[in-house]
Amino acid sequence: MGKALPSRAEDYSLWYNELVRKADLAEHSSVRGCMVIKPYGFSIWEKMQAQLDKMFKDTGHTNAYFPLFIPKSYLSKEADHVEGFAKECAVVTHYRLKNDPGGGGVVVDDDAKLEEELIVRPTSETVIWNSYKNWIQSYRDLPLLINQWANVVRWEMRTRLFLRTAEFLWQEGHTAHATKQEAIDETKQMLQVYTDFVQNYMALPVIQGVKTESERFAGAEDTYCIEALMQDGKALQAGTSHFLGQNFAKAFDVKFATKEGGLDHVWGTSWGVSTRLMGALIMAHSDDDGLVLPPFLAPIQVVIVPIFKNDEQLSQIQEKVDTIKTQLQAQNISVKFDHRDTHKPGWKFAEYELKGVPLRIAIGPKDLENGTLEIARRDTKEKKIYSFEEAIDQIPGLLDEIQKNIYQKAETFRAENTSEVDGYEEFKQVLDDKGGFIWAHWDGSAATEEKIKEETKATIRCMPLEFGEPGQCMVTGNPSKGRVLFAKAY
RNA sequence: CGGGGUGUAGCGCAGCCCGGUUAGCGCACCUGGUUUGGGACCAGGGGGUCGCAGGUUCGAAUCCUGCCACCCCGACCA
Repeated sequence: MGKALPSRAEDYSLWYNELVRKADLAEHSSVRGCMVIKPYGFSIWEKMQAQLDKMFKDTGHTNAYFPLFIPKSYLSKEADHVEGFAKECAVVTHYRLKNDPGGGGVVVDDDAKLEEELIVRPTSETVIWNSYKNWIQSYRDLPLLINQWANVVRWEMRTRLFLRTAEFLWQEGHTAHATKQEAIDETKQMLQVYTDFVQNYMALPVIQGVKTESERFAGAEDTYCIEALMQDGKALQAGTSHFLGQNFAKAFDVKFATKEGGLDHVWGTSWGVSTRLMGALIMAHSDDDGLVLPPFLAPIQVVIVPIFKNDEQLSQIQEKVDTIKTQLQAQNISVKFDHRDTHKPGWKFAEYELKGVPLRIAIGPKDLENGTLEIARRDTKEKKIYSFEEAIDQIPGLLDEIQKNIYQKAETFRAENTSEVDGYEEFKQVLDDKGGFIWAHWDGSAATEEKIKEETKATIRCMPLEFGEPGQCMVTGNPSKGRVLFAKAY
């Protein structure tokens, strides 16, 4: 039982950390705040990447790559942008090391000081807009629809595997448009792409909305987001899409000749999701036995565990498994046959549950006699006996069902943990008792938002894209345009 | 950067208060055998600068001083 997890109820964050480590997703590196993404974890990320990349391309975007280093001066061109990121930037000051004359190994060569320091990108708006200046002359060059897959560095004070690391992997889309409306449409389109991805592939329901001014991306006019609810009742921002207005175009002097013969600044957007989605995936579905992966993103969708006493039995099983495997693979299902004799079946059962494999087939001598096999579902833990033919037939449907079921489960959980409150005392009460999402009225002022945050630790996760009924702020009693979404957040 | 805590085998820990031969336990690892339908068992084995530096002492994982690293709680954040 060396691998048993702590339970979620006992200690949620210990459960999360142990799960990440024991399921072989990632581990801490020797550099503070940075993680090593292990092969199993990375293969899940690769599946997410592949799907997102396809969706970006289907909506007309192309990939490019911009440098890791940003000249310090670039960062100061957009005032809000510096303000937002300055406190968490890694800075390169030298370009050479030398042997320590005192014998202490290698030291920084003071003679190799850079004229202008380089910032390790915390996000790439500035380098990218600096290029866009040269790429855009006319309305004929627009829209410019570019995405990049990259790593970025934000020197966070406190980190957690996947949820907040000093270095993380992400994609960042950066687009330029001739009109304001087109840029807004793009911003919303990408929000919808993220929503579709998270809901349909990650099996995680989200709420779409707009950030308040205080939560807005540094340099944006509007920040759209999707918010998901985790099993401990805390919210996680799963993706953001920013309408940048003409802020970066003005900062980097990106103008274009309009159709009408004028000269205007372009309108911009940027949007991103990161390896943080891995954290969301893990926290949203997993249980005390380990990961539960949606079939669409599981590196192994079906694992076959043979039960055998000797080589002869194994080779008989092997023969049967080969045909099953071929037939499943023909339907684009990823199958692993774990015939290692170094681990017992029970050990393997537990191991693949820990790793979240959606379906497990067990097949032994009894089955060969009867022409059957056993299929166990990871999401419900149900086990059922099927004939070989039935099994081949049913497995695609079962995978489908699991995908739907875990979405359904997450949605039910969210429904049970979403409240609507009117009074501030009630608000505090609900927050303490059960947490989760809370819809409440707010007067729209930063001061009230700040007061609520200070007193309760809850923040406005987002304002809905379309407000419901107007009302009165739960704190000040002043008029409210409609309920906004509160929660404690990661 | 403020408050608290921890550094002992790959991982998790005991030993420290009250100094005493060879630093111990569980998991993992290696070898052999028996096992194999829900995390097997027996026997044997390998692996340690006790975070670093200095000090006290006949003797330091243990006491003292300094330093370093990491974790938790705050402030900050995708």
